[in-house]
Amino acid sequence: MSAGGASGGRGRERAANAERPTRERILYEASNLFARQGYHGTTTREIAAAVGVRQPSLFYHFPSKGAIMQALLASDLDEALPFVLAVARGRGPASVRLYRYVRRDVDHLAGSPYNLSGLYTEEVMGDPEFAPWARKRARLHAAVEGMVREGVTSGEFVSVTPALVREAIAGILVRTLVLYSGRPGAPTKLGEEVAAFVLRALLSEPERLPEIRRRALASDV
Amino acid sequence: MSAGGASGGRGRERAANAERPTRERILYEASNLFARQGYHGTTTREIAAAVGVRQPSLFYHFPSKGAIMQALLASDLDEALPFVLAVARGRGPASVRLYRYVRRDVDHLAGSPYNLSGLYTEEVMGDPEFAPWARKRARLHAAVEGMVREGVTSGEFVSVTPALVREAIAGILVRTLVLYSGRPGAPTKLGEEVAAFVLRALLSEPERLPEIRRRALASDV
DNA sequence: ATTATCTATAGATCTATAGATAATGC
DNA sequence: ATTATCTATAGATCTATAGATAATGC
Repeated sequence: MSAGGASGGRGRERAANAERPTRERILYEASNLFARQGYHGTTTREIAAAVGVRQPSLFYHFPSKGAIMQALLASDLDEALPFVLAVARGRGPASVRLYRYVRRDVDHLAGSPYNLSGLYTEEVMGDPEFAPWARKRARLHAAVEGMVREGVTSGEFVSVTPALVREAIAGILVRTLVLYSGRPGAPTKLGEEVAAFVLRALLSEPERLPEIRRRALASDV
Repeated sequence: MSAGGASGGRGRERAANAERPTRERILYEASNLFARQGYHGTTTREIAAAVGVRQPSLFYHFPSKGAIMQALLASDLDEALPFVLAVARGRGPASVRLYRYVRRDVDHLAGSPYNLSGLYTEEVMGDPEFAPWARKRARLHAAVEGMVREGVTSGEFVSVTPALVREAIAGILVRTLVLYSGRPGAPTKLGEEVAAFVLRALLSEPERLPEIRRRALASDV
Protein backbone atom coordinates (compact mmCIF):
# COMPACT_ATOMS: atom_id res chain seq x y z
CA MET A 1 0.00 0.00 0.00
CA SER A 2 2.69 2.44 0.98
CA ALA A 3 5.16 1.29 -1.61
CA GLY A 4 3.30 2.34 -4.72
CA GLY A 5 2.92 5.97 -3.78
CA ALA A 6 -0.53 7.42 -3.59
CA SER A 7 -0.25 10.25 -6.03
CA GLY A 8 1.75 9.26 -9.01
CA GLY A 9 5.28 10.24 -9.79
CA ARG A 10 6.82 12.01 -6.90
CA GLY A 11 10.00 10.09 -6.94
CA ARG A 12 12.41 12.49 -5.27
CA GLU A 13 10.98 13.01 -1.85
CA ARG A 14 13.76 11.29 0.05
CA ALA A 15 16.07 14.22 -0.52
CA ALA A 16 17.69 14.73 2.86
CA ASN A 17 16.28 11.70 4.60
CA ALA A 18 16.95 8.08 3.90
CA GLU A 19 14.21 6.87 6.24
CA ARG A 20 10.47 7.02 5.82
CA PRO A 21 9.28 10.11 4.03
CA THR A 22 8.21 13.01 6.22
CA ARG A 23 4.76 12.97 4.73
CA GLU A 24 4.23 9.40 5.91
CA ARG A 25 5.53 10.18 9.35
CA ILE A 26 3.19 13.13 9.63
CA LEU A 27 0.23 10.88 8.82
CA TYR A 28 1.40 8.26 11.28
CA GLU A 29 2.01 10.62 14.19
CA ALA A 30 -1.11 12.66 13.49
CA SER A 31 -3.24 9.52 13.45
CA ASN A 32 -1.95 8.53 16.87
CA LEU A 33 -2.52 11.98 18.31
CA PHE A 34 -6.01 12.22 16.80
CA ALA A 35 -6.78 8.82 18.34
CA ARG A 36 -5.66 9.84 21.81
CA GLN A 37 -6.70 13.50 21.93
CA GLY A 38 -9.26 13.94 19.21
CA TYR A 39 -8.92 16.05 16.10
CA HIS A 40 -9.65 19.42 17.69
CA GLY A 41 -7.70 18.48 20.79
CA THR A 42 -4.55 17.98 18.75
CA THR A 43 -2.49 20.98 17.63
CA THR A 44 -0.28 21.21 14.60
CA ARG A 45 2.54 21.99 17.00
CA GLU A 46 2.08 18.64 18.72
CA ILE A 47 2.04 16.79 15.42
CA ALA A 48 5.22 18.55 14.33
CA ALA A 49 6.94 17.80 17.64
CA ALA A 50 6.08 14.10 17.32
CA VAL A 51 7.52 14.04 13.81
CA GLY A 52 10.57 16.02 14.87
CA VAL A 53 10.14 19.12 12.76
CA ARG A 54 8.96 22.66 13.41
CA GLN A 55 5.28 23.47 13.23
CA PRO A 56 5.30 25.39 9.94
CA SER A 57 7.12 22.55 8.19
CA LEU A 58 3.91 20.54 8.17
CA PHE A 59 2.47 22.99 5.71
CA TYR A 60 5.02 22.12 3.11
CA HIS A 61 3.48 18.63 2.98
CA PHE A 62 -0.17 19.43 3.60
CA PRO A 63 -2.06 22.63 2.81
CA SER A 64 -3.93 22.54 6.13
CA LYS A 65 -4.51 20.54 9.27
CA GLY A 66 -7.78 19.34 7.77
CA ALA A 67 -5.92 17.94 4.78
CA ILE A 68 -4.02 15.60 7.08
CA MET A 69 -7.30 14.23 8.39
CA GLN A 70 -8.65 13.95 4.87
CA ALA A 71 -5.64 11.93 3.75
CA LEU A 72 -6.25 9.52 6.63
CA LEU A 73 -9.95 9.27 5.84
CA ALA A 74 -9.18 8.61 2.21
CA SER A 75 -6.64 5.92 3.07
CA ASP A 76 -9.37 3.99 4.83
CA LEU A 77 -12.63 4.81 3.08
CA ASP A 78 -11.40 4.69 -0.49
CA GLU A 79 -10.59 1.05 0.06
CA ALA A 80 -13.26 0.02 2.57
CA LEU A 81 -16.32 1.48 0.86
CA PRO A 82 -15.93 -0.26 -2.53
CA PHE A 83 -15.39 -3.55 -0.74
CA VAL A 84 -18.51 -3.22 1.44
CA LEU A 85 -20.64 -2.16 -1.48
CA ALA A 86 -19.47 -5.14 -3.50
CA VAL A 87 -20.08 -7.53 -0.63
CA ALA A 88 -23.46 -6.03 0.20
CA ARG A 89 -24.63 -6.34 -3.40
CA GLY A 90 -23.17 -9.80 -3.80
CA ARG A 91 -25.22 -12.95 -3.89
CA GLY A 92 -25.45 -15.56 -1.21
CA PRO A 93 -26.92 -15.42 2.28
CA ALA A 94 -26.76 -12.18 4.25
CA SER A 95 -24.99 -14.01 7.05
CA VAL A 96 -22.01 -14.94 4.88
CA ARG A 97 -21.76 -11.49 3.40
CA LEU A 98 -21.96 -9.76 6.76
CA TYR A 99 -19.32 -12.11 8.13
CA ARG A 100 -17.02 -11.26 5.25
CA TYR A 101 -17.55 -7.56 5.71
CA VAL A 102 -16.87 -7.53 9.45
CA ARG A 103 -13.83 -9.79 9.27
CA ARG A 104 -12.29 -7.88 6.44
CA ASP A 105 -12.98 -4.43 7.92
CA VAL A 106 -11.53 -5.38 11.30
CA ASP A 107 -8.40 -6.87 9.78
CA HIS A 108 -8.00 -3.96 7.42
CA LEU A 109 -8.37 -1.42 10.21
CA ALA A 110 -6.16 -3.30 12.65
CA GLY A 111 -3.54 -3.84 9.97
CA SER A 112 -3.37 -0.24 8.89
CA PRO A 113 -0.06 1.53 9.46
CA TYR A 114 -2.11 4.36 11.00
CA ASN A 115 -4.23 4.43 14.11
CA LEU A 116 -7.63 5.02 12.59
CA SER A 117 -9.67 5.13 15.78
CA GLY A 118 -9.83 8.92 15.85
CA LEU A 119 -11.43 9.27 12.43
CA TYR A 120 -15.01 8.17 12.89
CA THR A 121 -15.93 10.32 15.84
CA GLU A 122 -18.79 12.78 15.80
CA GLU A 123 -16.41 15.73 16.03
CA VAL A 124 -14.95 14.66 12.67
CA MET A 125 -17.99 13.18 10.93
CA GLY A 126 -20.15 16.13 11.95
CA ASP A 127 -17.70 18.77 10.75
CA PRO A 128 -18.79 20.33 7.44
CA GLU A 129 -15.17 20.25 6.29
CA PHE A 130 -15.34 16.45 6.20
CA ALA A 131 -18.86 16.12 4.88
CA PRO A 132 -17.86 14.17 1.75
CA TRP A 133 -16.30 11.48 3.93
CA ALA A 134 -19.26 11.48 6.26
CA ARG A 135 -21.40 10.71 3.23
CA LYS A 136 -19.19 7.82 2.23
CA ARG A 137 -19.34 6.56 5.75
CA ALA A 138 -23.13 6.83 5.66
CA ARG A 139 -23.25 4.75 2.49
CA LEU A 140 -21.11 2.14 4.19
CA HIS A 141 -23.46 2.11 7.15
CA ALA A 142 -26.47 1.85 4.90
CA ALA A 143 -24.94 -1.18 3.18
CA VAL A 144 -24.36 -2.85 6.54
CA GLU A 145 -27.88 -2.05 7.68
CA GLY A 146 -29.18 -3.50 4.41
CA MET A 147 -27.45 -6.81 5.01
CA VAL A 148 -28.86 -6.96 8.53
CA ARG A 149 -32.35 -6.20 7.22
CA GLU A 150 -32.09 -8.91 4.57
CA GLY A 151 -31.07 -11.43 7.18
CA VAL A 152 -33.98 -10.50 9.38
CA THR A 153 -36.43 -10.67 6.48
CA SER A 154 -35.21 -14.08 5.33
CA GLY A 155 -35.36 -15.45 8.86
CA GLU A 156 -31.62 -16.13 8.98
CA PHE A 157 -31.31 -13.55 11.74
CA VAL A 158 -33.44 -13.08 14.81
CA SER A 159 -35.74 -10.09 14.93
CA VAL A 160 -33.59 -7.05 15.66
CA THR A 161 -33.74 -3.34 14.88
CA PRO A 162 -31.43 -2.99 11.84
CA ALA A 163 -30.45 0.60 12.60
CA LEU A 164 -29.53 -0.36 16.13
CA VAL A 165 -27.43 -3.31 14.98
CA ARG A 166 -25.72 -1.15 12.36
CA GLU A 167 -24.64 1.24 15.11
CA ALA A 168 -23.67 -1.61 17.39
CA ILE A 169 -21.40 -3.02 14.70
CA ALA A 170 -19.88 0.39 14.10
CA GLY A 171 -19.27 0.71 17.84
CA ILE A 172 -17.61 -2.68 18.04
CA LEU A 173 -15.31 -1.85 15.15
CA VAL A 174 -14.29 1.51 16.56
CA ARG A 175 -13.55 0.17 20.02
CA THR A 176 -11.61 -2.89 18.94
CA LEU A 177 -9.65 -0.38 16.95
CA VAL A 178 -8.93 1.60 20.09
CA LEU A 179 -7.49 -1.56 21.58
CA TYR A 180 -5.41 -2.80 18.70
CA SER A 181 -4.95 -0.29 15.93
CA GLY A 182 -1.38 0.52 15.12
CA ARG A 183 0.03 -1.66 17.87
CA PRO A 184 1.42 -5.12 17.57
CA GLY A 185 -0.06 -7.88 19.72
CA ALA A 186 -3.43 -7.95 18.08
CA PRO A 187 -4.74 -11.49 17.96
CA THR A 188 -4.05 -12.84 14.49
CA LYS A 189 -7.63 -13.98 14.35
CA LEU A 190 -9.04 -10.65 15.43
CA GLY A 191 -11.29 -10.33 12.41
CA GLU A 192 -12.58 -13.85 12.84
CA GLU A 193 -13.34 -13.35 16.50
CA VAL A 194 -15.21 -10.10 15.97
CA ALA A 195 -17.15 -11.46 13.00
CA ALA A 196 -18.09 -14.55 15.01
CA PHE A 197 -19.24 -12.33 17.90
CA VAL A 198 -21.51 -10.33 15.62
CA LEU A 199 -22.91 -13.35 13.82
CA ARG A 200 -23.66 -15.25 17.02
CA ALA A 201 -25.59 -12.20 18.20
CA LEU A 202 -27.70 -12.26 15.04
CA LEU A 203 -28.20 -15.84 13.89
CA SER A 204 -31.48 -17.60 14.50
CA GLU A 205 -29.52 -20.85 14.40
CA PRO A 206 -26.12 -20.10 15.92
CA GLU A 207 -24.92 -23.63 15.21
CA ARG A 208 -24.67 -22.54 11.57
CA LEU A 209 -21.68 -20.34 12.43
CA PRO A 210 -18.95 -22.83 11.43
CA GLU A 211 -20.65 -23.37 8.09
CA ILE A 212 -20.96 -19.63 7.51
CA ARG A 213 -17.35 -19.17 8.40
CA ARG A 214 -16.34 -21.86 5.94
CA ARG A 215 -18.37 -20.31 3.17
CA ALA A 216 -16.92 -16.86 3.89
CA LEU A 217 -13.41 -18.25 3.65
CA ALA A 218 -14.29 -20.03 0.43
CA SER A 219 -15.52 -16.85 -1.22
CA ASP A 220 -12.22 -15.06 -0.60
CA VAL A 221 -10.02 -15.32 -3.61
CA MET B 1 -39.65 18.79 35.42
CA SER B 2 -42.32 20.30 37.70
CA ALA B 3 -44.40 21.75 34.95
CA GLY B 4 -47.38 23.98 34.62
CA GLY B 5 -47.68 26.97 36.92
CA ALA B 6 -46.91 30.46 35.68
CA SER B 7 -44.33 31.18 38.33
CA GLY B 8 -43.76 28.96 41.29
CA GLY B 9 -42.02 30.01 44.43
CA ARG B 10 -39.19 27.50 44.59
CA GLY B 11 -35.81 28.64 45.83
CA ARG B 12 -34.59 31.92 44.48
CA GLU B 13 -33.08 30.81 41.24
CA ARG B 14 -35.94 32.07 39.15
CA ALA B 15 -34.80 35.66 39.44
CA ALA B 16 -35.46 36.85 35.93
CA ASN B 17 -36.54 33.57 34.44
CA ALA B 18 -39.52 31.38 35.18
CA GLU B 19 -38.24 28.41 33.20
CA ARG B 20 -35.59 25.82 33.93
CA PRO B 21 -32.57 27.11 35.80
CA THR B 22 -29.73 28.39 33.64
CA ARG B 23 -27.30 25.93 35.13
CA GLU B 24 -29.41 23.02 33.93
CA ARG B 25 -29.78 24.52 30.49
CA ILE B 26 -26.03 24.97 30.24
CA LEU B 27 -25.50 21.29 31.02
CA TYR B 28 -28.16 20.26 28.53
CA GLU B 29 -26.92 22.40 25.65
CA ALA B 30 -23.27 21.66 26.37
CA SER B 31 -23.96 17.92 26.36
CA ASN B 32 -25.54 18.17 22.92
CA LEU B 33 -22.70 20.24 21.52
CA PHE B 34 -20.06 17.95 23.04
CA ALA B 35 -21.87 15.00 21.45
CA ARG B 36 -21.94 16.56 18.01
CA GLN B 37 -18.64 18.44 17.92
CA GLY B 38 -16.54 16.92 20.64
CA TYR B 39 -15.29 18.63 23.77
CA HIS B 40 -12.41 20.52 22.22
CA GLY B 41 -14.45 21.26 19.12
CA THR B 42 -17.05 23.09 21.15
CA THR B 43 -16.41 26.66 22.32
CA THR B 44 -17.86 28.35 25.36
CA ARG B 45 -19.29 30.89 22.98
CA GLU B 46 -21.31 28.21 21.22
CA ILE B 47 -22.61 26.84 24.49
CA ALA B 48 -23.65 30.30 25.60
CA ALA B 49 -25.38 31.00 22.29
CA ALA B 50 -27.36 27.76 22.55
CA VAL B 51 -28.44 28.70 26.06
CA GLY B 52 -29.24 32.27 25.04
CA VAL B 53 -26.77 34.15 27.18
CA ARG B 54 -23.44 35.87 26.58
CA GLN B 55 -20.26 33.87 26.75
CA PRO B 56 -18.95 35.21 30.10
CA SER B 57 -22.25 34.44 31.82
CA LEU B 58 -21.37 30.75 31.79
CA PHE B 59 -18.64 31.46 34.29
CA TYR B 60 -21.09 32.60 36.88
CA HIS B 61 -22.45 29.04 36.97
CA PHE B 62 -19.27 27.05 36.35
CA PRO B 63 -15.68 27.97 37.19
CA SER B 64 -14.41 26.65 33.86
CA LYS B 65 -15.35 24.84 30.68
CA GLY B 66 -13.87 21.68 32.14
CA ALA B 67 -16.19 21.96 35.13
CA ILE B 68 -19.18 21.64 32.79
CA MET B 69 -17.79 18.38 31.45
CA GLN B 70 -17.04 17.20 34.98
CA ALA B 71 -20.61 17.86 36.08
CA LEU B 72 -21.85 15.74 33.17
CA LEU B 73 -19.38 12.95 33.92
CA ALA B 74 -20.42 12.98 37.56
CA SER B 75 -24.11 12.86 36.66
CA ASP B 76 -23.49 9.58 34.87
CA LEU B 77 -20.61 7.85 36.62
CA ASP B 78 -21.59 8.58 40.20
CA GLU B 79 -24.70 6.55 39.58
CA ALA B 80 -23.50 3.98 37.06
CA LEU B 81 -20.30 2.87 38.77
CA PRO B 82 -21.82 1.84 42.13
CA PHE B 83 -24.47 -0.12 40.29
CA VAL B 84 -22.01 -2.03 38.11
CA LEU B 85 -19.75 -2.80 41.04
CA ALA B 86 -22.69 -4.15 43.01
CA VAL B 87 -23.90 -6.26 40.12
CA ALA B 88 -20.43 -7.53 39.29
CA ARG B 89 -19.83 -8.62 42.90
CA GLY B 90 -23.29 -10.08 43.27
CA ARG B 91 -24.02 -13.76 43.29
CA GLY B 92 -25.67 -15.76 40.57
CA PRO B 93 -24.48 -16.63 37.08
CA ALA B 94 -22.32 -14.19 35.15
CA SER B 95 -24.87 -14.23 32.32
CA VAL B 96 -27.67 -12.85 34.49
CA ARG B 97 -25.44 -10.20 36.02
CA LEU B 98 -24.07 -9.08 32.68
CA TYR B 99 -27.59 -8.91 31.29
CA ARG B 100 -28.65 -6.70 34.20
CA TYR B 101 -25.68 -4.43 33.77
CA VAL B 102 -26.14 -3.89 30.04
CA ARG B 103 -29.88 -3.38 30.20
CA ARG B 104 -29.68 -0.97 33.07
CA ASP B 105 -26.77 1.03 31.63
CA VAL B 106 -28.45 1.42 28.25
CA ASP B 107 -31.74 2.51 29.76
CA HIS B 108 -30.01 4.85 32.16
CA LEU B 109 -27.96 6.45 29.42
CA ALA B 110 -30.83 6.70 26.96
CA GLY B 111 -33.11 8.11 29.64
CA SER B 112 -30.72 10.79 30.78
CA PRO B 113 -31.83 14.39 30.24
CA TYR B 114 -28.39 15.00 28.75
CA ASN B 115 -26.79 13.60 25.64
CA LEU B 116 -23.98 11.61 27.15
CA SER B 117 -22.43 10.30 23.96
CA GLY B 118 -19.67 12.92 23.93
CA LEU B 119 -18.29 12.00 27.34
CA TYR B 120 -16.49 8.70 26.85
CA THR B 121 -14.31 9.62 23.94
CA GLU B 122 -10.57 9.37 23.99
CA GLU B 123 -10.19 13.14 23.80
CA VAL B 124 -11.99 13.37 27.15
CA MET B 125 -10.87 10.17 28.87
CA GLY B 126 -7.26 10.77 27.86
CA ASP B 127 -7.17 14.36 29.09
CA PRO B 128 -5.30 14.67 32.42
CA GLU B 129 -7.94 17.13 33.59
CA PHE B 130 -10.49 14.32 33.64
CA ALA B 131 -8.21 11.59 34.93
CA PRO B 132 -10.32 10.85 38.05
CA TRP B 133 -13.30 10.07 35.83
CA ALA B 134 -11.18 8.01 33.49
CA ARG B 135 -10.20 5.92 36.49
CA LYS B 136 -13.81 5.39 37.48
CA ARG B 137 -14.56 4.42 33.93
CA ALA B 138 -11.66 1.97 34.00
CA ARG B 139 -13.06 0.36 37.14
CA LEU B 140 -16.40 0.00 35.42
CA HIS B 141 -14.72 -1.63 32.44
CA ALA B 142 -12.75 -3.94 34.69
CA ALA B 143 -15.97 -5.06 36.36
CA VAL B 144 -17.53 -5.82 32.96
CA GLU B 145 -14.45 -7.69 31.84
CA GLY B 146 -14.53 -9.67 35.08
CA MET B 147 -18.08 -10.83 34.43
CA VAL B 148 -17.15 -11.89 30.91
CA ARG B 149 -14.15 -13.79 32.22
CA GLU B 150 -16.24 -15.58 34.84
CA GLY B 151 -18.72 -16.63 32.20
CA VAL B 152 -15.96 -17.98 29.99
CA THR B 153 -14.35 -19.86 32.88
CA SER B 154 -17.59 -21.46 33.99
CA GLY B 155 -18.43 -22.48 30.44
CA GLU B 156 -21.58 -20.36 30.35
CA PHE B 157 -19.98 -18.26 27.62
CA VAL B 158 -18.13 -19.39 24.56
CA SER B 159 -14.39 -18.88 24.45
CA VAL B 160 -13.81 -15.17 23.76
CA THR B 161 -11.11 -12.63 24.60
CA PRO B 162 -12.54 -10.81 27.64
CA ALA B 163 -10.73 -7.54 26.93
CA LEU B 164 -12.05 -7.55 23.39
CA VAL B 165 -15.62 -8.18 24.52
CA ARG B 166 -15.33 -5.49 27.17
CA GLU B 167 -14.42 -2.99 24.45
CA ALA B 168 -17.11 -4.32 22.14
CA ILE B 169 -19.73 -3.78 24.83
CA ALA B 170 -18.42 -0.28 25.48
CA GLY B 171 -18.63 0.42 21.76
CA ILE B 172 -22.18 -0.84 21.51
CA LEU B 173 -23.27 1.32 24.42
CA VAL B 174 -21.63 4.46 23.07
CA ARG B 175 -23.09 4.06 19.59
CA THR B 176 -26.61 3.21 20.64
CA LEU B 177 -26.27 6.36 22.70
CA VAL B 178 -25.39 8.32 19.59
CA LEU B 179 -28.60 7.08 18.05
CA TYR B 180 -30.97 7.63 20.91
CA SER B 181 -29.57 9.72 23.72
CA GLY B 182 -31.55 12.79 24.58
CA ARG B 183 -34.07 12.25 21.80
CA PRO B 184 -37.46 10.70 22.06
CA GLY B 185 -38.33 7.72 19.86
CA ALA B 186 -35.98 5.28 21.50
CA PRO B 187 -37.54 1.83 21.56
CA THR B 188 -38.98 1.32 25.03
CA LYS B 189 -37.22 -2.00 25.12
CA LEU B 190 -33.89 -0.59 24.06
CA GLY B 191 -32.06 -1.94 27.08
CA GLU B 192 -33.61 -5.37 26.60
CA GLU B 193 -32.68 -5.49 22.94
CA VAL B 194 -29.08 -4.48 23.50
CA ALA B 195 -28.66 -6.85 26.45
CA ALA B 196 -30.13 -9.70 24.39
CA PHE B 197 -27.75 -8.88 21.53
CA VAL B 198 -24.73 -9.07 23.81
CA LEU B 199 -25.85 -12.24 25.58
CA ARG B 200 -26.63 -14.08 22.35
CA ALA B 201 -23.11 -13.23 21.19
CA LEU B 202 -21.65 -14.78 24.35
CA LEU B 203 -23.80 -17.71 25.45
CA SER B 204 -22.68 -21.26 24.81
CA GLU B 205 -26.35 -22.22 24.87
CA PRO B 206 -28.26 -19.29 23.36
CA GLU B 207 -31.55 -21.00 24.06
CA ARG B 208 -31.00 -20.08 27.72
CA LEU B 209 -31.60 -16.40 26.89
CA PRO B 210 -35.30 -16.28 27.88
CA GLU B 211 -34.49 -17.89 31.20
CA ILE B 212 -31.65 -15.42 31.82
CA ARG B 213 -33.92 -12.57 30.95
CA ARG B 214 -36.52 -13.82 33.39
CA ARG B 215 -34.00 -14.16 36.18
CA ALA B 216 -32.63 -10.69 35.50
CA LEU B 217 -36.12 -9.23 35.73
CA ALA B 218 -36.75 -11.16 38.93
CA SER B 219 -33.66 -9.75 40.62
CA ASP B 220 -34.79 -6.18 40.05
CA VAL B 221 -36.58 -4.90 43.10
C1' DA C 1 -27.27 42.34 50.14
C1' DT C 2 -27.69 38.81 46.84
C1' DT C 3 -28.31 36.94 42.40
C1' DA C 4 -27.58 36.99 37.68
C1' DT C 5 -26.50 39.05 33.85
C1' DC C 6 -23.90 42.24 30.74
C1' DT C 7 -19.70 44.82 28.14
C1' DA C 8 -14.95 45.08 27.54
C1' DT C 9 -10.78 42.96 27.32
C1' DA C 10 -6.37 40.58 28.88
C1' DG C 11 -3.47 36.87 27.90
C1' DA C 12 -2.73 32.68 25.84
C1' DT C 13 -3.17 30.04 22.36
C1' DC C 14 -3.58 28.14 17.28
C1' DT C 15 -3.39 27.85 12.17
C1' DA C 16 -1.22 29.46 8.37
C1' DT C 17 1.84 32.67 5.54
C1' DA C 18 6.21 35.13 4.23
C1' DG C 19 10.59 34.92 3.34
C1' DA C 20 15.38 33.16 4.42
C1' DT C 21 18.54 29.25 4.20
C1' DA C 22 20.73 24.98 3.10
C1' DA C 23 21.31 20.82 0.47
C1' DT C 24 20.87 18.24 -3.72
C1' DG C 25 20.27 17.58 -8.95
C1' DC C 26 21.18 19.23 -13.61
C1' DA D 1 16.22 24.90 -10.09
C1' DT D 2 14.04 22.06 -6.83
C1' DT D 3 13.19 20.21 -2.39
C1' DA D 4 12.72 20.70 2.33
C1' DT D 5 13.41 22.89 6.20
C1' DC D 6 13.82 26.94 9.33
C1' DT D 7 12.64 31.71 12.00
C1' DA D 8 9.41 35.21 12.63
C1' DT D 9 4.96 36.60 12.88
C1' DA D 10 0.13 38.00 11.33
C1' DG D 11 -4.54 37.41 12.28
C1' DA D 12 -8.00 34.90 14.29
C1' DT D 13 -9.54 32.68 17.74
C1' DC D 14 -10.64 31.00 22.78
C1' DT D 15 -10.99 30.88 27.89
C1' DA D 16 -11.45 33.49 31.73
C1' DT D 17 -11.39 37.90 34.61
C1' DA D 18 -12.80 42.72 35.95
C1' DG D 19 -16.07 45.62 36.84
C1' DA D 20 -20.70 47.75 35.73
C1' DT D 21 -25.70 47.17 35.87
C1' DA D 22 -30.27 45.67 36.94
C1' DA D 23 -33.65 43.14 39.53
C1' DT D 24 -35.23 40.99 43.67
C1' DG D 25 -35.35 40.06 48.87
C1' DC D 26 -34.93 41.82 53.54
